[in-house]
Amino acid sequence: MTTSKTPSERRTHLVRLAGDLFAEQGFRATTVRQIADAAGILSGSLYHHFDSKESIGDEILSAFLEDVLAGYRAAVAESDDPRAAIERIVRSSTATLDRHRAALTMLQRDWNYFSGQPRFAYLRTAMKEIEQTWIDLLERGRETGVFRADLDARLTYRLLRDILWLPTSWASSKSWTTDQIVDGLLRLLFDGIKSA
Amino acid sequence: MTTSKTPSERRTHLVRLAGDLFAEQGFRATTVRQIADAAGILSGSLYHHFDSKESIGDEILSAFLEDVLAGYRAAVAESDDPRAAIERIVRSSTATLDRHRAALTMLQRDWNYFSGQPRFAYLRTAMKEIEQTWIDLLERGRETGVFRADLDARLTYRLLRDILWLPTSWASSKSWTTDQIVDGLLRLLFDGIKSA
DNA sequence: GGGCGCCGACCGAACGCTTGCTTGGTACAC
DNA sequence: GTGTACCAAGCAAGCGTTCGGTCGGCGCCC
Repeated sequence: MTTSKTPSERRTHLVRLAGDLFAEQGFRATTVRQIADAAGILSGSLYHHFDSKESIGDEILSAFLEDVLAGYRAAVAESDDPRAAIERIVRSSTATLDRHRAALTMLQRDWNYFSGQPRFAYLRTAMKEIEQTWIDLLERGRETGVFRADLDARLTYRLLRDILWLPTSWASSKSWTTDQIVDGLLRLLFDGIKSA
Repeated sequence: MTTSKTPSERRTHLVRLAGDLFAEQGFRATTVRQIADAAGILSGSLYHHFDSKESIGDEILSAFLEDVLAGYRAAVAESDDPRAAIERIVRSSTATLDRHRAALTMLQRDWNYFSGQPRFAYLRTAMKEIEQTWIDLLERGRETGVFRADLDARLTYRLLRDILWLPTSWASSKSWTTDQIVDGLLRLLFDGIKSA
């Protein structure tokens, strides 16, 4: 019953509590007092562990992007053809997004807020790498005849990336398992993309 | 150069100015002072035209939902088969969403805020009608063999509705015309849905 | 092994600022 | 001289953040 009393692991616990709130309400819509309430302390006491609310967001966002970029790089490196790479990306992304629900909600709802600040410049950098990966794969697949010749890589990328990020925000609605969603997604995806 | 001085049409102008800001930033993230600045007046003067910030949001949201529901009803009533109805819905929706960018951003970013208030109960009602329309069409299409037999109507609806609402939030990025987007969308859609 | 000093974790109370909204007044129109 | 459209000023509430102080527990010294 007694909770762990690890020294600076309590900080991690606070980040997770904050993340739960961010995932439900977004970053700006969540107040430090709500976070403190969830932890059972006063809002001012949060600043013993973090120097600002933004630092909490920073920790969540950067961890997420490292994770997702690692997945993308592995998918590209360890796949032979574009179609296999895309399937790998979709499957790894779905798992990653599930572990970082808070980060995704923050990117969707508070992108304007974060992307403007120099501190979060790495957001734009990471998004550019993601975009470039998709476009490379789609164009490579088009050139080798795996995908339709009239495919607009940039338009398709925007659709796919956002589509991939949609189901995560459906909360834990329990209606479908992650596997169900990703299978339905892949089905909707490839049967519309491949040439034959 | 002199602007129109119509009596209570100035109110409509204010709603549009507010809508532009809501479309960019969302409802909660937009302040009444920003709206007033855009109109060239002081924030307090807004309350000569509206009794609250929420009233402005109400006007925008209810107008949008009336418009979109009318489109759905017409599409269903004037189409013979489910596939034609869906195509009509997609095309009419795209046009409607383009006219109501602000409402869509508000629903996406501030859904939690609005859906909790009794005043905006009509939001849930309208969403339910939209959902039922989609599910009826998808299941009817599945029964008549137009769509795959293993189609999960509810899951497909959630995907499609959100996908349909995505491109509107891509701001006026000018990269693609509305027609380009809707064609790409329909292509991605039917080639993944139809049985053959 | 009993007292000492320190330190992390937290409280209580406030700070400065922004939020949506109110109030009292004024200038101009018809 | 009544009404519309606005200004100037300000309110209470809420925001993120700061700061002095408290308290229990650990190491250390004699």
